[in-house]
Amino acid sequence: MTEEIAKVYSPDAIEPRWAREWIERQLYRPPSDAAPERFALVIPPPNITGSLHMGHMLEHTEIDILMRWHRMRGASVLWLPGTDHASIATQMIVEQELGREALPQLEGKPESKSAWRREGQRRRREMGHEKFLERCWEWKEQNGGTIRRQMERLGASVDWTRDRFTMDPAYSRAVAEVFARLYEEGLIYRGKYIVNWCPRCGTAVSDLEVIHEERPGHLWYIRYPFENGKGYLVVATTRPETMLGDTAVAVNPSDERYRASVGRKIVLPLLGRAIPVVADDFVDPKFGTGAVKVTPAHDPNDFEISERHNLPRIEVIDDEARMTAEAGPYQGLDRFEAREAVVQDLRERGQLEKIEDYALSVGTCQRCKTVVEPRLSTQWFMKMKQLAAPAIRVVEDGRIRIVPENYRKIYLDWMENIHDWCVSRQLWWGHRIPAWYCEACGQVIVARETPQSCPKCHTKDLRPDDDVLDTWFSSALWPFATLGWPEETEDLRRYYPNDLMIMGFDILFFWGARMIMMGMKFMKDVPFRELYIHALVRDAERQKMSKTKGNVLDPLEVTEKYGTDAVRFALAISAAPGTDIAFSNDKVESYRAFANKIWNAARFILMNLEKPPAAFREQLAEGLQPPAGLGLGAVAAPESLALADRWIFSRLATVTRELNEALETFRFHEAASTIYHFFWHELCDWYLEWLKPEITAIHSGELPPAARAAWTNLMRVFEASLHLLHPFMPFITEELWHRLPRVRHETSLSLAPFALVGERVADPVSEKQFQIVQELIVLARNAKAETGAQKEKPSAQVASEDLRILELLRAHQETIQRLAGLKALNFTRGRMTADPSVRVGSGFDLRLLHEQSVDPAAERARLQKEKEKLERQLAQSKKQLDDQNFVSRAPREVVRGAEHRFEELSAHLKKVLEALGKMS
RNA sequence: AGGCCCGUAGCUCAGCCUGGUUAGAGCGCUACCUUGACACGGUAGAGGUCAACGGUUCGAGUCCGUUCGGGCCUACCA
Repeated sequence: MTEEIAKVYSPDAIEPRWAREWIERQLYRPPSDAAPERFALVIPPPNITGSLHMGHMLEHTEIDILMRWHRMRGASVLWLPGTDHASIATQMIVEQELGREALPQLEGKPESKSAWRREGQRRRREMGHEKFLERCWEWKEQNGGTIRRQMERLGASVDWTRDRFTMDPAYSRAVAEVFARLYEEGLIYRGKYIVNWCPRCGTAVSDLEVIHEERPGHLWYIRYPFENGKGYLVVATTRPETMLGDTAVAVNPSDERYRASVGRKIVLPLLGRAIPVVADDFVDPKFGTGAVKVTPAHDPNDFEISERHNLPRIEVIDDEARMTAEAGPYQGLDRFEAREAVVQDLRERGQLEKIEDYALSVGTCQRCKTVVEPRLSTQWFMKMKQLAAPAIRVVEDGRIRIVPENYRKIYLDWMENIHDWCVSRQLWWGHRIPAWYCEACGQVIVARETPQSCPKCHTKDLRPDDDVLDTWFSSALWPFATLGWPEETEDLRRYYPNDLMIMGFDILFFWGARMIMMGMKFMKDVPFRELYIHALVRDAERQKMSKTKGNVLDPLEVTEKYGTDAVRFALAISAAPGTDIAFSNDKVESYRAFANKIWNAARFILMNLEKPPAAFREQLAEGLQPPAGLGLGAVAAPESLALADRWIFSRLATVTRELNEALETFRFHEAASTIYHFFWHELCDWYLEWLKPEITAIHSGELPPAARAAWTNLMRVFEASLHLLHPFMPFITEELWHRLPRVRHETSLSLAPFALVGERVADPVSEKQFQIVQELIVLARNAKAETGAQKEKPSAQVASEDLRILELLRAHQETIQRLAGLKALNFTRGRMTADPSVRVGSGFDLRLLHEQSVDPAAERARLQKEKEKLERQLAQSKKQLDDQNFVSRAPREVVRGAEHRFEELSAHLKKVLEALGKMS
């Protein structure tokens, strides 16, 4: 059996097996019998076009830790998985595929992608809605499962029986229902307004999908001559090509310089159109010349001016960003070519006054980086102010807690300044807008099911709306639509509101905010009680990971290399709320070492467990089952072992409490470092070492009581540790847990209780005592190392005035000798006479009796250094105690602590000085 | 134009909310150790004017203000 346990942990040998088993057994389907508590969370649905990146990995790690933790604490846990149809991303991929099929000869050419896209768009229109959507579904079936397979491999404890997709038939019905209700209430309207138009994607996009970036540009100052009489106005513009669509020039009504011009007519350069000068408060007299050209069809502000002054709207740029017939001689030019041409022509005609450098904020399409064109277009909009009000209220009054808290302000600020949302997209893949137009009478019909005839004129000639909804429209319904809404299902009753939502900051507005609005609107309740915003995973140099930079780490690759548990742990221990994570393979490597450490601790235990008689192992298995409702404690052992037992159980109790507290507040890094430190530097470094003789000894016949106690307590501590580690490292802990001796064969550690050790075993006195023993051991090792005697096994003397300390140390003499590497140890009551080799501990002195002579120069240097340090500390301490203000005003225990410290430092320094004195 | 975050050991970060022993961790570094769990290991160690200045306080890495440096977000000024 011992041969079965490999010397080095190899995750690839066990992870896929457990991942499969967890799914096959449907372990993470919440039990239908009502547990006293439930904990529900829906996944932020990844795109079907995507594959897992480090951000998902972090998100899923954090969620999975919490889900496993809640589950082990007895809650009925639902983590509902699913994917998002990603309207624009999917359509672009499928179009590109179509183009590639049509033009295979472009393979490898630099311009192939955009050529394929254009060809793909053409072929889409050619094949029509039905055929194209078939292709999309086909693509989804073939490629949309990537994320699911990855999540399965990584062991996410989701309920796959409830897997959802935003275009499931039931889900789509919910989308239509929401659209119809909002339309009926007047919260959705259709109209011709300025929208953000991406000429490359060929669709409108929402404000959030426009990325603003500062770019160097120019301000062109153009002379606009008056129609009658001499003179001209000078207007400044960053986009000269739009002047072709100007229908006015605006000035501020209070601007003295232009008062006489208001109401006059101006001749638009190049085109010769006569346009008025209007007065409008929007104009800032201090900017540029104080006179603004007004292009209502291509600028949102100008559009509003045109509304106030009833100005015509002339479209000069089309949906592919080419100049229209309205642009006269510039027709057919691309907008940027037109800019060159217009500037050139103005210059030639002497109508260009000057050009200034000017940094301007350019809006680009989030998806394709093309400069977005503000364009007049008929679209569907959602009125947001009214919907936002309750969503603001629930965050203000704490019904939804946003963590970390600074995101609360960001959320509220955005919500309070919200604009109407353009929800229609000129795309085909997605939820078709449930609207029809009567060809006979022009009636607009919004309906949940396809209408048969026009309700107004009863003709049957109805044309469906061509467009689909913004993907985020459907995502906003995710917390309730996934649970069956609008049907009043059992799931909906049981799991709405969700308890928690975890997402990245990048989708707080896109998704978080909208979920809250829709939840309040349609469920009359919050979608979740807490919203935790996780960090961004950056590369080792703190750069954002991006495909173009080529610094993207594939979580699956990293996982294959180091194991899922190591990657999870590396992420968790780095995940301090509000701080981005600098991720590197080095980091993962060090937590692979941790996994290996766990593995080898188990290996040591299990190998040695072969030594006691089989009957004892069976007894041990019984002891591993904690009595229901009771926390485990230590069984009685001889005094030489009992201190370590009391100490480790006490630590275990503390660690359990700290873990719970940390996870309650999303402090993953604290939780992870707590358990890391406990397992490695307390359990392995001290407890296991302490027990080693009992564990490794071979006994003939009946096991002596000391060994029985040692084994029992060790197994309890080790098992309890596996429980605590499980949410962070599910695979290795599951594997090892199953290898423990046990009488019952339970399904999975993930369904076992989290905390086996109760608060009751906390024992501060034992912890303090253990620390004294530890201190002696460390001091002795230190003394050996500093005198170059690591290889020796010297004898040592310990002296203390405190009889209890002496007794304590004497009781653990053998262990101390073994762990410190000492040949013998003798004890003296009282103080040790000053001597260069005396070391001072808290409450005791230690001297090594070296076999070989020690270099006096090195000793003196060491003492000198110690002296300086002590003097420094003492001076500081004295200064504090001399301060009457401190002594009279600080709390008594603080003053007492300071006094105690002063005494210790003084005593220590005295000894060092004496020792130095003896040397000279 | 507003707003947010960060600046602590060579590197990556905790600690700051709730002020009080000697400011912690991981990686890296140095010395020693292949000891029958583990070299993905063990033992010991070096390394910090907590960005700067000022304030509050008996006491500031921690609270407040200012400055400098870095990052990010929101916004309809041509």
